[in-house]
Amino acid sequence: MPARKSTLSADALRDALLDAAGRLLTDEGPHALSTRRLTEAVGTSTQSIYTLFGGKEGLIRAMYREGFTRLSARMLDVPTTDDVLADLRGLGYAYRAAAHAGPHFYAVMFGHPVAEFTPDADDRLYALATHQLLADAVQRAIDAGFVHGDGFDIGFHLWVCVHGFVSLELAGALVEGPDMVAARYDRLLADSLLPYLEP
Amino acid sequence: MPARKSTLSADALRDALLDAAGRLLTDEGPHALSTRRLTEAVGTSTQSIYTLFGGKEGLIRAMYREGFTRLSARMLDVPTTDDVLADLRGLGYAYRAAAHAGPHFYAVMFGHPVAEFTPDADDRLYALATHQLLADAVQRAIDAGFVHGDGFDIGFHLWVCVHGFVSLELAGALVEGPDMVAARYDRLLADSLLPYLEP
DNA sequence: CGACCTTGTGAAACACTGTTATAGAATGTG
DNA sequence: CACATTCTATAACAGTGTTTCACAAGGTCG
Repeated sequence: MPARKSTLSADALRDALLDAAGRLLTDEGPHALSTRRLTEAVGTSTQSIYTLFGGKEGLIRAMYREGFTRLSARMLDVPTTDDVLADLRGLGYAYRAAAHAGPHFYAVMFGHPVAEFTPDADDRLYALATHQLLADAVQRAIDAGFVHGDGFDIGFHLWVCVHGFVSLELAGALVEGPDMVAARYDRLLADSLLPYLEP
Repeated sequence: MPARKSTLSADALRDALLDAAGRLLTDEGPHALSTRRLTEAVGTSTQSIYTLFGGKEGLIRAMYREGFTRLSARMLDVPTTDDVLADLRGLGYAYRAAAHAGPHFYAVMFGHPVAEFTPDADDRLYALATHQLLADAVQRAIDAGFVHGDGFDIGFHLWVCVHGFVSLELAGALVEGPDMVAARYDRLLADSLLPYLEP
């Protein structure tokens, strides 16, 4: 129906923008995600962001979901073994690794670095699917008899611990050296499970 | 030595700017803290921010420290009693209450809502003084024989838990109702101490 | 096939942002 | 009183997100 002036199709342009946005976000952070810089990077005009994403809000929303998609992918990469407790720790390491791989994505997911975008109910639901991966792993640990309690509740507690640590780390609040910080994370993963272990 | 054109002294103008900035930050959030809005609110020009704070970075830095000052004040308000474990929980409640009272301050302290400002080493040291209040309370619990372990390590673990919870809550990641969320916080404060209680 | 009409496009303008250069005004000092 | 210092306000600059608007491209229909 409509008109296509450029050589790129609408979908291709959308993908190119998303790709460039992800790169800008990873390399330079949220402040670099300006409509002009982004559109100049792919050779179009600022208007594209409004026709394709409905504005900057929609663009950041796409980054938000991309961040959770990447986190989920890393968590799904953690193998499911017979050692259910090691599997839980593995998810913890995957979480921190994802945050380290894309701290600016993490900021979009859990911070509020771009004033234009605030997650809505749908966005939070999308994010909750990631949490479900953790809750499932906890449930497996419960079923195996190593952990007792409610799967969601315990998963929530683990999530709070893991997120608290990573969040403080990325904020620069942890002043110790990298090895010491990593050791603290090991201990956190162990200690946060202690209240729920079977005796 | 210098020249004072207005009726306000430099210190009074500085205080007025800080006061208005705190109000703008509390009421509308970091995006409302623009040089023009702020200076118009106190009836001066944008230049004042550069002569008095060295730029927007210095202004946000002042907000960062004000945030930790307020948090410290709330934690110092928690009475020290014979029930050392209740004292610890009291600090946890004070932490969450401070975040609720000024969520935008909390964002400046632990997030990165204003691109111009990133805490430097001095700022983090300033923030660490607040953490010391928690470490001290943990040490009292250890001395009283209710908790075993290193005061700093345990205080760190508690801080991670408390911050993780409040951070997720303010980000809107906790979808349950207020009462349920409050109950979860109660349980978090109890569970996060369990690994360190004397048998 | 040609006319139309819907729709994405790009340039320019608008209102805002932080910052800086400049000229002037006010006050402490010689 | 004259000078020199220092803050102040105005205006301009470069950047931001967004909106307006004329235009071009292609599908649809007479």
